[in-house]
Order: sequence, then C-alpha cells, then structure tokens
Amino acid sequence: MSGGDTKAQQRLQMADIARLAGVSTSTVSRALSGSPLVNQETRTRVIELARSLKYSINIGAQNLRLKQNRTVGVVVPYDAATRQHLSDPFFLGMLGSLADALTEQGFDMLISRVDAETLDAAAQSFDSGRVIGIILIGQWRHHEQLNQLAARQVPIVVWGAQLPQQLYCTVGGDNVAGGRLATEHLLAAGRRRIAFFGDARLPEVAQRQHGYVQALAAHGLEADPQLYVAGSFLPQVGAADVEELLGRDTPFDAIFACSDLLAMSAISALRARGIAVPEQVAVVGYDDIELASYFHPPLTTVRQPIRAAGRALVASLLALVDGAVAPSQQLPTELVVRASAG
Amino acid sequence: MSGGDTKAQQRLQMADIARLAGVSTSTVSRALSGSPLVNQETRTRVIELARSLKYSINIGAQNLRLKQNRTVGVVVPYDAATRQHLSDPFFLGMLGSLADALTEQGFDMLISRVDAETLDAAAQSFDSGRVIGIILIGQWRHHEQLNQLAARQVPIVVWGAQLPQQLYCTVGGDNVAGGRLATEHLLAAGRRRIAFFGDARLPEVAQRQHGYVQALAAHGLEADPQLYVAGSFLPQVGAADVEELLGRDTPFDAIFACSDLLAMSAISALRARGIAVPEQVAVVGYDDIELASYFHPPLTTVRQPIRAAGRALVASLLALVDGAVAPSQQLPTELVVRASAG
DNA sequence: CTTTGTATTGCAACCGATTGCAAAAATTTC
DNA sequence: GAAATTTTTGCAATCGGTTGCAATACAAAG
Repeated sequence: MSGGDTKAQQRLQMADIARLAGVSTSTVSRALSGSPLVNQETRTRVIELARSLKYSINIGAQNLRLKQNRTVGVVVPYDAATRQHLSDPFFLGMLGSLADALTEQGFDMLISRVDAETLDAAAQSFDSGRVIGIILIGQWRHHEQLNQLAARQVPIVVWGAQLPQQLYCTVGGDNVAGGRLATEHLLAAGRRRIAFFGDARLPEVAQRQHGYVQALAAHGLEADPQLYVAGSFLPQVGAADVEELLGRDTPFDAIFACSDLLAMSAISALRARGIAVPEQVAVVGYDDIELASYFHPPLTTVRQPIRAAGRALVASLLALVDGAVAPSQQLPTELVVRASAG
Repeated sequence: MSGGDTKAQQRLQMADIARLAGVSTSTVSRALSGSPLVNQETRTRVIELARSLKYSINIGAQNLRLKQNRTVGVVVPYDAATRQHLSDPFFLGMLGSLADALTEQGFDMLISRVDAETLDAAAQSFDSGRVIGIILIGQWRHHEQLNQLAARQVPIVVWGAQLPQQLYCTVGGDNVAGGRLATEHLLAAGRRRIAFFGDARLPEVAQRQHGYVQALAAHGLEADPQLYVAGSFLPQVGAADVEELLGRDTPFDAIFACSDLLAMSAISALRARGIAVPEQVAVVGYDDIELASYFHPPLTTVRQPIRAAGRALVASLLALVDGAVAPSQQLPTELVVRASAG
C-alpha cells in the first residue's frame, strides 16, 4: 500500500533509447550531454528520439555517478508540544521567497518539518546525501544544537538572530534596529506606556526587546515589566495577551507586537473590547506581511526584507557548500508607517 | 562556483563502516536494515558504530538499487507574464497543509515552480525519477495540458475544479455550493445588487459564479453583466476592481469576492472611498484564510477545508501511484458568518 | 571422529547512469 | 592501394548501496 515502489509499468531508460537508436548507451549518454565526441548526425537522431519519447535521464543514477546534487533542504521546525502547524504568514512567505530564489539558481527545494526538540534530525537529509545543505527557518531556542551541527561541518544557514559564540551562519533582519524604530515611532506619537508583546526567550524577540529598551532609555524612560507580555507566535495569542494585559490593571497607550499576526489579533481583541486603535492604543507590528496594508487600521509595522532574505539565505548556503566562509549578515529593516500607530 | 559538487571532504559510506567494524558491506547493510540473517552481537555492534559516527545510508544509491522513492513533487505554477510570485496566503497555506500531510505519511516534499504556460515541464521531475508523483496547486486554464499528462500516465493530482472530459484527478472544494452559499447569505441580508469579483476564465471561479447565478435565479434575479469584474488573483487587484466598478456608475450594495485577499483589498479600497462595510456594501470572501477573522470587519467567507484538502490530495496521489483509480472529489465547503456581510 | 544441519558471512551481480581507453570506421596522405 | 590519421563508437569499470547464492563456522547427532 502506498509504498511508492515502481510498479510493473517500467520507466524508460537509457538502454531503451540505445536499443531503439541502434547504438550503445555510451553514445546515448554522450549525445544527450552534447559531447563533441559523437557524430553530429547520430547526436541529433538520438536527441530527437529521446525527446519524442519524453525520455528524461534518471537523476538519481546520474547524481550517484557524478557525485553531484542540486537539491537544497529547507527545514521548518515545529513545536511538538503545541502541535503548531506551519501557518504563520511570515514563515510561509519566506518559503515562497526561498522557492523563488532557489528556482532562480536552478536548485530544487526539499521541504521537511522536524520536531524542534530534535533539531539534529534536520541534518539527516544531509548525512544521507539527499541535499547539499540546509536552510533552517526558525531559530527558536536551539542555539546549542545548531552549533553542534555547524561543528559537524553540516552546511547550514539559519534565518534568525546573530548570537555570541555562534558557529553557524545566520541571516536575519536587524532586530535591535527594528525594535528601536518601532518604539521610537510610538514615542514620537506621544505614547509613553508601551506594552511589549513577544516571547523574549526567542533570540530574535529578545533583540527586538533590546531595541525597545534602548529607545525608551533614549527618552529617559524605563521598561516596565508590567508591560511585558510573553505570548508566543501562536495565532490568537494576541487576543490572550490583550486579556492578560487588561487584567493587570496597568495603564497602557501602545503595543509593540513582535509579529503582524500578533498585532492583528491584538487589535481585533482591543476592538472587541471597544478600545479604539490608534486613538486609545497605538499598535506597531513586525514583518510587514502582505495583508498588513489592507488591515484596518492599516498596520504600521517593521518590514522584514523577505525577498532579499530568500536570496541572501541561498547565496550564503551555496557559499558554504563551496567551502567558502559565509559570514552571518543582518539585512536592514525599515519602518512602514501606516495608520495603526497614529 | 556554487555548483553543488561534493568537495574534497568525502562523506562517510558503508564501506567505511564495514572496514571499521571488520565485516563486509553485505553484513553492514543487513545489520542496518535489521535483517535476522546477521548475528545479534554483530548487528548491535555495527548499529552502534554507525550511530556514533552519524553515518546515514545514501538514499540516492539505496533508491537506485531498490527502485523505490518516497518523494512527492508539489508544483506551483506561476504566471510568467505577470511574474507573479508565490504569495497568495491560501496557496501558501495549502503548501503548509501538504507539508504536514506528507510528513505524516513519511514522504518528502520537493517543491518546484514552473511556468504555467509550459506545464508539462512539471512532469520532468517524474520522468527523471525524482518523484513518484505530482501534486499541482493551481489549475489555471491548463485543462488540456493536464489531460495530456494524465494520458501519459503521469501520476498527478490537481487542486481545482472538476471539469467535463477530465482525465486527471482533482481534489477541490465544492465551488458551486460555495458560490451559492455566499450569494444566498447576501440575498438573505436584503442585498440585491451583488457584484462578482473574480476571473471567470479560471474553472474554479467559473463554478463559483455558477453558484452565484443559481442563487440569484432562485430569488428571481438575473446576474447583471455590469456587476461582473474580472480581476485576477493578483494582490491589489481588489482595489483596482473597486475603482473599475465605481467607474461604471452601476449601483451595487454587495460584493462576492473569489478570494479573501481580493475581499480584503476591496474592503480596504472601499474604506478609502468612505464607503462603509457592511452598511453600504456587504462583502463576502472566499477561502477563510487565518487572518480573515482578525480583519475589520471580520470577514464573512466561504471556508475551504485546507487541512482535509492536504490529506485528500496526498491520499489520492498515493492511490494513483499504487495503480489504483483515484476518483476526483469535492470537499464540502461551509459559510463562515462574521461581520463583513451584515 | 565423521556426518548432517544450522547460523553467519562474503562474493559478485545489479540498479541507471558516465567516461577512460582501446577498437573500429572513415578520412587523409603518400 | 597501403599506411597514417582522425572520427566515431563500444567495452568495462565505477558511483554506494542490496541480495541471491555459495562458502564458512560451529554445534549436534550418529
């Protein structure tokens, strides 16, 4: 059952073409690869025959013989505890962007989902020669495991934050600057009680929080722990976060949410409570997903350069595969001002 | 450069394990596959050794020898003319759902993007033995090409509408019912001038339009061609569509948009014009993407059962691969009533 | 101590392609 | 027309595994 074995209907192979063309497989191989070693006339005849029969060289066999491979693994860890599925629009958008970037370079993309707790399983597709390297979306809290992979010489590039003592290559947005930009914008709008929504145990979020604290400090303010709410990237957490915050009876006039999804769900919850955005509470999101501009109010947010990210991740990985060093890099982030923050 | 060739640092292979364990590769092979033909003690020794060295069998070679494969191709056609990127949240969500369904069944997922005009290129990964079958997301207007692929015995399952004289297997929502549900809801709310947003050249949209016409007819109404606006699935087309419609000077009190993205962008444009939703114009979307519920007003929409869809697509494909017949199927759709349609 | 049976192991062919090297065919030269 | 080249082709080994079959080791039976 659904084994995936080849059934009786055998696929066409080079020997078949050779027989039909009355030559040896060597000649077919040469003809199809355009070698000058084969007679012009024979070559076109073989190529024509192959085309008309829709024959296509078996890539597996070819890769084995040539010891080559043009497949890149893209791994999206999932949190087994929460059974979270692949649904955050930003991550999905990144997948799309990677697909574009890899296609552009003539590489195939093998997607796998692995339990975030056993991240080294991600390397399996590399160890087994399936892929030449791995792009991991979602650093989570697995810095250690990632370091071990890198130490094992697994070519891996991670979308996430750059951390001290890091052996692996990361590509990420400038989270500190992003956090600062968002916070400064809210401060400039006269807000002073700015809540921070996001799980600071995640490195990227921690850096954004760092920027948030910096911006506050620049205005002589201190971050109030009462205004920190550690939701997660789960959907609907924004709503829960709003409830939590309201329950604390701490006044607040703004929210800096660490993802647009969080921001949107928070705004939705605020509205349900009759709290006006941005009049009573200003909100800034993060990511600038496509739908952010259609939202009401249109979402002010920190843009992550998603297309550049895809290209940068791919470029770094290919460099690593070629044995070069791929320094971690931070892509510039930019504040997109719309209406949700006044 | 960035060729993807294996560099000097050669990977570990079975012969190495054999040498280190002092046995032949036959024994290693048997030990790792848990064959009872090998001595208990030897087996554990070999397995331990392999584990400690993080050796992993080369899947390419194994597949070649065993003539098996556990990779499924997922193809997302793109429109070369518009250079549209992979960005519609619904399609991306489908990708996520497929990733989950395939992982669940122990299959890998190879993503490729192909030009919608040369769809048969999609079969290349099958012809070359790369994948055992193909799941295609986005039927577009390529019924003919898909039929040809199916006639060539390429195992392929398409997310889309079921059409007459169709040789390939489709899995899709019940678009006619979906269109009817949406329209009936608007009619029940007292709307009579219901605009239809969507490119009816696409089979799925045509069927939704069919349901729309049916519902109108049931109320003794006829579809006014002036109320049909054929945008595309491109983002921001919703806004363009609204302008187009307003320019026609035809009164309208509702919009049935063929995707949530379209609906959201249309609502956004209406709001910019000072037109209240749902008071002046009621809007119903399609898909029920995750963000639909956070939107303002929360979007009334027709839900596409995306998780069931992923599972159904995978199940049908595996059936096809096993040589069974996979009848096309329509998944039930359901109206999700929120606030955007009154 | 030989015979028979059973448990382990290794040899070698094969999966579908590529390629160095030698053989065959075609062409040129003398 | 034979020899020397130059083209064109095919043989056979190889990539990293798997497996039928024969060979070996060991234990039990006679």
